[in-house]
Order: sequence, then structure tokens, then C-alpha cells
Amino acid sequence: MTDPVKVRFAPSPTGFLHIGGARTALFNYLYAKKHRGAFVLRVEDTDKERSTPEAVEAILDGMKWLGLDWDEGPFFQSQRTEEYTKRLKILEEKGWVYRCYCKPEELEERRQAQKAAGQPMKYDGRCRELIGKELDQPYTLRFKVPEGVTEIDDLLRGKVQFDHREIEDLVLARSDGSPTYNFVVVVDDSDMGITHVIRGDDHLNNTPKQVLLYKALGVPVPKFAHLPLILGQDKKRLSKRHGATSVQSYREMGFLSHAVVNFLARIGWSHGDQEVFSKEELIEKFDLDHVGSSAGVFNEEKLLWLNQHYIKESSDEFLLDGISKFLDVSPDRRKDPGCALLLRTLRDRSQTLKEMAEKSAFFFSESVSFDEKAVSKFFKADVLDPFRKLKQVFESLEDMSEDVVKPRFQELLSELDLKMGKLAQPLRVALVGGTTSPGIFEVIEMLGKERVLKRLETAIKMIES
RNA sequence: GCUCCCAUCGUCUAGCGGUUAGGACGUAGCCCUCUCAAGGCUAAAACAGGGGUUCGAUUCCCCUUGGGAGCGCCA
Repeated sequence: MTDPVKVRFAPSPTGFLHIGGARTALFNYLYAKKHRGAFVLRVEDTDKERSTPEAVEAILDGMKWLGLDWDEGPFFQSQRTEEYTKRLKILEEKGWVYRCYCKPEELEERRQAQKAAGQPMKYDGRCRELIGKELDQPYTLRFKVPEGVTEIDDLLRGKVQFDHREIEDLVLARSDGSPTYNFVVVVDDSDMGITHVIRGDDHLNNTPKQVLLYKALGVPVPKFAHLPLILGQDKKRLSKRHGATSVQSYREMGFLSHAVVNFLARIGWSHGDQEVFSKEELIEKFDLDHVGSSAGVFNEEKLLWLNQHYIKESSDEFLLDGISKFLDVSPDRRKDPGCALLLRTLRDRSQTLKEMAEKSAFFFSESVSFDEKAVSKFFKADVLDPFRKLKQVFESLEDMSEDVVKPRFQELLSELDLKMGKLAQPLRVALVGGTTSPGIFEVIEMLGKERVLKRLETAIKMIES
């Protein structure tokens, strides 16, 4: 009988939910679901300066949108100060901490000097000498890192050793008494019973410090799995410089949440040749064994492809809702029988909901917005006669379905000795305003007789004047 | 600078000693075609380099090179 799995995602609320953070959250979520364990959400807001309630909201929103439901929390570190104080006292009693009176500027100065001298940049531990003597000055509480080596057995990296000489006496409590990250993480993960710490590779170097703290506290050390990072096109760590990096920005660009989830899952993880996974499949097939160890570049082209894939599978209802966020869709129009056809034809032509909205503007708005170039190229005098004849044809028809219109259209073509493109393109401009659209007969059918005639008339008038 | 991590097509990756090194995105060409897509078919495209180990290395070990991350009274 193995212990139940308990994992956590612990973002700091200093901005939107980042793509990289979302991936970390996803892997934790999948691991929890896969092992029927619990997924804890914890907000690391010990930095009072940079944490904001807006950011907390944004992160929770992003998580919900992606469907990464948590089982416990959100817990806030800002509300757990007594716990930290308590643990700090324990460490003090055990003799693991000492007061450091060095000023931030001095420390920074020394670090620069060390860097220049080619030395590792680390605190030299000089205040250890002061143990016993209490000065009347502000101080931080530092952890007394013992000599030796700490080996961590990472689930993804294997055994990694860290010589304690590389680890400085880290600050556990600031001069204002507030606890710092490495300390609170250990207290929280321990208190919350976290069994597996799955987080970004960037924390690998923090791990030995934390392991030392677990041991000093005399509490069990969880298992660790450090995920490869997500990089930008330039292979640098994904950051604002790379443009859209927040989950909400993808939402705003018209991506489906599951496309983002599927895409994120496939950076660093694989299951044979499979590319498309439903959420259930992800949970069923996810495992740490197939998580790679090299960082992956965020490839938006592939995300777009996946997004279109899911758009193609989406229901009319869902798509209409999605489009409505980018376009004014009247309830009336929404009930238009042409909607289904519009959506059917646009699914193959849209990579995002936003793109789909733009492409369906001709259908949802009353007037056509014309592309100038298209108008000047196709609205010429020589189409006047064909347009008028076409109008007569349309007027004579009741049913505007492709089956009915197409033969009549072709009849007219041969009567006028015109090629398909010669009439279809000008007509396309008349009906949708530009040179690209779904098939011309599909456009005619979805618009219906009334609107087709109206738009054709408008075009004729434009050419005449 | 120091420490740690990483290394298969441009990108995401499969591979877990013996393969014609597979798939996907993207790219190119062809087909389809009223435009644009979608779709179908085809093509180009990779084991960073050097040493070992082994009958045999993409696969295991070492070095080099390259890339990444971390070195805060941020998290």
C-alpha cells in the first residue's frame, strides 16, 4: 500500500497565469488525477510588495478556464504566519539559525567582488562568529548550513549531488521578521502533506536548501520531479519579451482551452506518436516516465494547428458562443438557418475563434464592408450585364440551396460564355465584400434570397455610379 | 565567474545496444478547385564533435562544444 499522492501548484501572484506555470499546474493536476490523489493550490504571496489581489484572481481564472480544478485551497501563505513563526522557533531552539547583521548593500557589494574574483557568489557566513553576542541592530535570521553533501533523487533527473560548500547560509526571516520563500515552502509542503513536488527545473538548485530544512525540522522529505522549462523561439526562457505568455492572452486570441491544455501537455511529455488527447486520455496516459528532460520551445504554429483541430470538433452552439466574444451577434441572426452552414464552412478556414469571427462578419452584420482593392478589381462595367441577369435568375428562385442554384448559375455561365471564376469572384465581392470566402454557392445558400438580392443590387448600383 | 541541468529533422518528439532512425507541426511539389481553406498523395529535413565499453552504438561512460537555469532580506 503506497501513500496517497498529494501534489500542489504554488504560484506567486505577481502577474497573470504564465504559460510555463500553467504547464506545471497541468502536470501536477494530471499526476494527481492519474493516481487518484489530491491537487492543492497554494498562493505564495509572502512578497507583500509584488503580490496583488488582481493577480490572484487572474491566476484562479486561468486555472478554471483550463479546467485545472484543485481539490484543496487556495491556501494563502500570508495567512499562515503563525505556522512559520512556530517552525522558526523550533529551528532556533535546535540551534539551526543565527542572526546576521549585514546590510543588504554590503552583501551586494561582496557578491559583486566575488563574481569579479571568479568566486562563487555566496554569503561568507561571517555573522556566525557573532553567535551569542546580540547587537542592537536590525538582523535577518540565517540558516546554518552544515558541512557535507546533499543528494537528491529526482524522479526525472536521477541522483543529483550538491556540495554544501556551494550553498550559502540562506536567510529564513527578513529583518522585518517575515519568512522567506525557501523556508515557507518547506513548512507548507510539510504541513500540507505534499508527497510529490513537481515544479520547474529552475527550482532544482533550491532543492538541496529545502532538503536541508526538512531535515533540520525533522520532517519527511517529499519526492521531487523537476520539469524541463518552456523556452521561446530564441531558446531563452519564456518571458514577456516573447509576446503572449499569459494564459489569458491565448484565450483572448481565440484559442480553446483544451487546445492549450493538449499543446502544453505535449511539451516535455509524449505518449508514442499520439498528438491529440482528450482530457480523459491525458489523465489515463500521463506518467512521469515519459516526461523528457530537455527544455522545449513553445511552437505557436503547432498550437494553431491543434486549435483548429478542436474547432473542427466543436458544436455550433460552442462556436457561436465563442464568436460572440469577438463580434456582435444578434439573437435573431443566431437563430438564422444559415448559421449551421456558415459554421460548417468556416471550421475548415479558421485557426482561432477570433479568425472565425472575422470571417463570419459578412454573415452577422447587415451591411457588407467592402475591401477597396477587391472592389476596384472586380466591380467593372463588364460585370454589369451578368450581374443583372444573375439577379433575374435569383429572383426566379425560391430555394437558394446549392443544388438548385448551381445548375442555373452554370446555365447562365454558358449562355454568357463566361468561365466560373469570371462571375464567381465579382459575385463573391458583392456578397461578402472581399475575395476570399467559403464556396460561392454555400455563401448564397447561407445568406438566403433576400440578402443575396439586396447585396447584388447594391453592387450593381456601385458599378453604375 | 561559480554550481547544477540538458543535447535525435527548423520546432514538438518516438527510440530505452542490432530500425530503411518513426510520427506530428511547419516547409516544398502535385491532386482537388469559383477564391481562401480543408483534405489526399509525395518530397526535402536529425542522431553536435571526439574518445572509450561492446561482436555491434542514436541508445551506456568520459571529455569537448553548444544551449538552459540558478547563484537576493523575489518566488
